[in-house]
Amino acid sequence: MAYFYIMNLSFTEENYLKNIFHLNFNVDENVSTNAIAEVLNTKAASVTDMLKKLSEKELVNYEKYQGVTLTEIGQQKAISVIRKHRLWEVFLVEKLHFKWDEVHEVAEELEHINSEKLINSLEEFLNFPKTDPHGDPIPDKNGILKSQELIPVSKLKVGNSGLISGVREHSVEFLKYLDKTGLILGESLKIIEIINFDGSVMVLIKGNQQMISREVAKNLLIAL
Amino acid sequence: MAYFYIMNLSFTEENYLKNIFHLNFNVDENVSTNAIAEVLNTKAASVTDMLKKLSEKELVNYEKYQGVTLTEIGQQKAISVIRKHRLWEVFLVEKLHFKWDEVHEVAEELEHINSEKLINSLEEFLNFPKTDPHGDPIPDKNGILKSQELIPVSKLKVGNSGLISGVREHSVEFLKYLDKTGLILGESLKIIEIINFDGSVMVLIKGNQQMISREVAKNLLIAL
DNA sequence: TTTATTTTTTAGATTAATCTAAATTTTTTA
DNA sequence: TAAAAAATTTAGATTAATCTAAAAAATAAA
Repeated sequence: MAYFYIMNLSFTEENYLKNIFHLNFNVDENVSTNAIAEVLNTKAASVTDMLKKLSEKELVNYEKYQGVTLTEIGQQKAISVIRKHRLWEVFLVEKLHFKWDEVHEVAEELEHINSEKLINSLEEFLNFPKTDPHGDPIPDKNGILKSQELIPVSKLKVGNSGLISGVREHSVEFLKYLDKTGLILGESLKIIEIINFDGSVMVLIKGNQQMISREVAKNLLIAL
Repeated sequence: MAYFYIMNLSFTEENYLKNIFHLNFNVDENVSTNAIAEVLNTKAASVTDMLKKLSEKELVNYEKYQGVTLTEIGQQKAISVIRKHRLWEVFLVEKLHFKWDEVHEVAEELEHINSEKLINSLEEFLNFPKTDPHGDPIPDKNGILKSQELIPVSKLKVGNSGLISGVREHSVEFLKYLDKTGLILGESLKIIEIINFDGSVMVLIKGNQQMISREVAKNLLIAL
């Protein structure tokens, strides 16, 4: 295996790499077979088969029963898929007026279209966006992913304020809830009060006070 | 098989349908196994297998040794793929500044992304274009493909004139040649002289006279 | 530190799409 | 219209991705 960079991966292989990347993000444990099976909605036995194959291609470091990590090349491939996913999301929202909770599925397909020229032109067309519609950073052409430090509302103190800049949870329900209650990316938010009893938080948004649950507070990210 | 419209087709199945449609266009013969094998760059045996499968799904009318035609539903599916292909080509040329000879490959991938909302929004974003960058008509949301009558230069008489509106041959070489010699979609063209010896044609474009071979004349389409 | 539980892997099948080689049918041509 | 040529189909394999059920290893609990 010496033809790393030319190597074209299947849709499925790309999905494995991308999900291993996400599962490994900010965690230094190996990613387990079961964890992968769960996010990919498949069976552990299938995952084992694929891990062997990816290992054969030197895209993951795999040892029986020990889970995996991505190799340098595996990581590059994963980041390239994420770059495409996030750029397409920006396109869908900004140009085609999708809502931020509607983009994921389609972007899951678009992220596997392979054309350097396409993705670089798209990036230019979109004016080199730094983040996708959920506030997640877009890796650049060279695979460099610079993420701003974001803090969940649940870790802030009374009086802190900042801009709503991302989410930790990407489910449609959560995004719709945020939309409905005006907790929109880019808005500024201030902590008014923290209720000890259940950890819910009173915040100030656009001049209105609003209560959010601890669960929401944990999943809403702020740039100070 | 009663769940026609919901039925999701594989990438491969869609490609078969699309190519059968093209092979059958303006021809009333059944499409032969070999013809399909040739355009799809595969073997006749593989085509036979797939035709059986498509026939099973009632997407083609197939009888052993007699070739195929598309059923109503098969045709709808094919047209939907063509619609997507052509809309993406417009996007690539108009928004991402691809040249008309660079779009085909990428559009071959994009055409299989399945989302009604995506394609209809794209169409609106592009302002409901009538044709793709090669002058081929774009089917509407309901699969209606209204094609203007286009005539190859080789069928015109001296003195006729019209607008360059399409091509019969889509190869990169041919498109590059047209580009280089100024035979661009939308330009008006007039027949000055037809050389009996080899069928080449002297045409007037943008005030300049230019000679084109019979081969080129056969593949360049004019709207009168 | 055994035993029980959970996780992971192996073994053996299945499905979609493909292939080669051989057999069959159709078409052409002499 | 019979023989030759071309086109098409069948038979039997292969590859990628998946699955179930059983076996093996790792981890947790008694």
